[in-house]
Amino acid sequence: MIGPTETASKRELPSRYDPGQVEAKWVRRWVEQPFTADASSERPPFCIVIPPPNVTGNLHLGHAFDNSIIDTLIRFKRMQGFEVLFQPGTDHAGISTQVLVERALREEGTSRFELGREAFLDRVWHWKERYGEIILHQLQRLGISADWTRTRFTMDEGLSKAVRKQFVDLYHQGLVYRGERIVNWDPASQTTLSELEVDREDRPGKLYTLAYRLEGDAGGEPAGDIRIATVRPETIFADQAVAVHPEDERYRRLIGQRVRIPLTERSVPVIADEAVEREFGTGALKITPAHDPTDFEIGERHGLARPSVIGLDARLAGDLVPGRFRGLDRFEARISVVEALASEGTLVDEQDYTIPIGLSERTKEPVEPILSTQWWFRMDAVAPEVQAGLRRGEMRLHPERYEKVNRDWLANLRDWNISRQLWWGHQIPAWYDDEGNLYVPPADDPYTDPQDLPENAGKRLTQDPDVFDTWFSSNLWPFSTLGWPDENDPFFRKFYPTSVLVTGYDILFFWVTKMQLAGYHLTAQAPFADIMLHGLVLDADGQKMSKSKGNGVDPLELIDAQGADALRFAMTYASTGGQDIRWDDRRVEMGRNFNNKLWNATRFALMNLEGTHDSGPPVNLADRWIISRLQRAVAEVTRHLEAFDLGMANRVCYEFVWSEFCDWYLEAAKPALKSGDARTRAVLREVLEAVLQLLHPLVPFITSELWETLGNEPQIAVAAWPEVAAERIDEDAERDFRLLQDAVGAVRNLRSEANLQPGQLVPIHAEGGGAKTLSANRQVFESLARSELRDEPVAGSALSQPLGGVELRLPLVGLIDVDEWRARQHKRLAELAAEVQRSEHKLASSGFVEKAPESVVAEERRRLDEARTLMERLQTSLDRLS
RNA sequence: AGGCGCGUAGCUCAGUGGGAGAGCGCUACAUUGACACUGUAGAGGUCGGCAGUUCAAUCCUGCCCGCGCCUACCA
Repeated sequence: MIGPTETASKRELPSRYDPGQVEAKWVRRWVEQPFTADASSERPPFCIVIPPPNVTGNLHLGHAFDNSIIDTLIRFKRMQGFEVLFQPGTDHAGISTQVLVERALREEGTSRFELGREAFLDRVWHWKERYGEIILHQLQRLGISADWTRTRFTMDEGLSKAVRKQFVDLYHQGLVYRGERIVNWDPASQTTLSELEVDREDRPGKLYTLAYRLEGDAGGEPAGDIRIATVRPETIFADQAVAVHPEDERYRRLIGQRVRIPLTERSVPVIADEAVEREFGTGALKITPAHDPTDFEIGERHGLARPSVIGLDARLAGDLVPGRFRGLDRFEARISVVEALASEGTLVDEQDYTIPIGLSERTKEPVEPILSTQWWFRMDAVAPEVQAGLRRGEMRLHPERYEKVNRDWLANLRDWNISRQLWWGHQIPAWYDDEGNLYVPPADDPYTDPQDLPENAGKRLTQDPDVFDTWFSSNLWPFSTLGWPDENDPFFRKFYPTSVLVTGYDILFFWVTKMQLAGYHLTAQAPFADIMLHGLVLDADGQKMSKSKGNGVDPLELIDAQGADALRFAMTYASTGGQDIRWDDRRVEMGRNFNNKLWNATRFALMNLEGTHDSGPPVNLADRWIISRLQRAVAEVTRHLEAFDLGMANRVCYEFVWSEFCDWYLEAAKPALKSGDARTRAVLREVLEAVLQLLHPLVPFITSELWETLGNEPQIAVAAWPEVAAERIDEDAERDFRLLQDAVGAVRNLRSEANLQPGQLVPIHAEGGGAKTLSANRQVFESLARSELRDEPVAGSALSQPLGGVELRLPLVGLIDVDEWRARQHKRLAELAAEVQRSEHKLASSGFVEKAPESVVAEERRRLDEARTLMERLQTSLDRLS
């Protein structure tokens, strides 16, 4: 596609990098010819599965963060020669998606119930097709090099089989079961929620003290009352007991007696249970097993009945509720009941109190604890496998501190409610006959419906209408996407266990741990070797970004304005130690400016790469220096990427490209390039190409474009990662170039102080050991310092500026404000004097000399020496002037 | 209530047991044959506070102060 003539025309680059067209071109190419993984390859595998975005919506900065990091690692490993699979896909996101589609239906004036299950699911599938496409397209604009031919969705046929296999296996192992428990009920979406889907929030409320009258002896004398504290007086109708602590002297004599529930004729026993906190409230607790998890447990211990008085619609219901309250919403009921208690005289106290309340993560509706029969996953039985794996070091967390969080969570597992009263999701493969008997497919034939088994012929079975919690399918993602349960799938064999999992620390519990449990239990392996947890993207005020707050930044707007590379650069720059990112546009600008710098450096190089390229060994100082510095940069960037420290890799690249390559090397190479030095051209090309390679994982678009513009094929994404050649590290060149930099810096400094015109040349004579280095690189020095290097001392009274390895003499008297210069030298003298004093003091203390490492002591001596010498020379130079 | 993280230049943040760094902003100068999304020179910090360990602490330990997050069945 790129012929010689076209290449030539491409060399007319505009002076400002415009990412728009360039990125569009490469997005298209990478979608049309994706980076496909080859399961039969001999190369070592490297695989990362995408944290599947929900099909509910748009790319947000969290996705951009995730995917920038993942794709950087992926591209790095691909260049290193691994067989790489970046596995893409999306998540059906059960409740989130259903809530959105239901909202759309409501706006149309209809509902899922009017549509019916089948038509509703049709609607959701359409939604999925549409938004799933959108989010994939948005990810493509980020430039991620996923294998789009393998895109998966959690409700694909294969992945659904995996879910079914999981359920059937766990069922027959006794690890999933049906049971009646207190669950978190979301009255708005009419489904249960797991603990993790409930947000805790403090709301102002009241703590009421109620008097429960003791029933007298048969004799009939009123026997007083017992006072209980509650925030939910509307639930008293479901009370089954009053509990006190067994050692609470105040109540000990009451244990076993009965008390009457206010507003009713019912009486319940006073029981003793250690779960009661003596210090809280009155120390006596009403027990409502059907409406509170703690009460449920206490009720279980004491064999209490557990009637409900709140229905699925969150209204009071049931025979136990006095008629006048029946049908009231739970919050209205609270008001009415309190009024009634007050007029009855059993409300004895009422205090302001902050109530911790549970809100549905999705609908923001207060969750109602209700008693319900649900499917449960006994994770505690599986957790030890994961814990053992962690102990054996089979999964390493980055940052390490999360390992403890991971372990602690595994040690305190409660059974996971995996059934949801939704329609969108994997319908639970369990059936019931008319008597309510349960049918689950057999372990050796999980995919056949029980109805189709000969032994069930003639029975009428109906499938459980509920679906699984979304996380009961995404927990299989690292292997269900690779073909599991078919363990002979070539991709499963080649790429499982996956290499790294990259995700935000906020879903460690939601997702990462669930994958660990499923991975160890179902595949007997860790699903990934490294777990990289990154921080959250916060807004400029440090608040978490969220749709409801409207404080989100749209990544696509940033990409349109500054380019995906600029955004990716900002993301990897901010990827340090799992810290949160407070959003700051300046980071994207930094990336944009950097890309422009790279663009222009290449533009400059293109002007100098005509003709032949002699690849003999570099001879001039700048060439040797940049080659040497390149080796160090490559080594460091490689090391940081391998340690998942993208922030450091980014900084090393930035520093090398901008400060060393552009600011010093390109400037220093100009004289040689001007004179047509073929070897310098070769070095320029070599270093530039290595720079593009180093940068490619960070900024894939611009590096792909420039690589091609330089006439290279195939694309840089499949080029080899640069190698470090230790023999090309040139200490001499680094030392000499350092001296040259110092000398240039000193001259520039003086020029600036003297307010010289930029074009004005300054005659300079150099003395001391470093003088040879300067004269050997006369052209470079003169061009960088805008000066003329004289072999003989400059005439007249000259300023003398001593440096570390060289002393510069220049006739600036008359041009410079000598007093100011002198003042500056005095300031410098003072600093040096302080340094000398510090060093002397240090070296005089016996502890330091004896205990500090030899190298540190030697370095201190060298410093002292240097400072003293410089002081002397400065003094001489000052004396000479006066 | 426990656990974790953070506190470094005006702002946003890196970083390290052995004389503190970046980007932006600021000051001055500059359009010398890549780049004003630029270049050159510069100003700017008792590294939250107090103690301790150490020859040496911004870094390790303890306490304290501020901010944030995560866990927890005190009704």
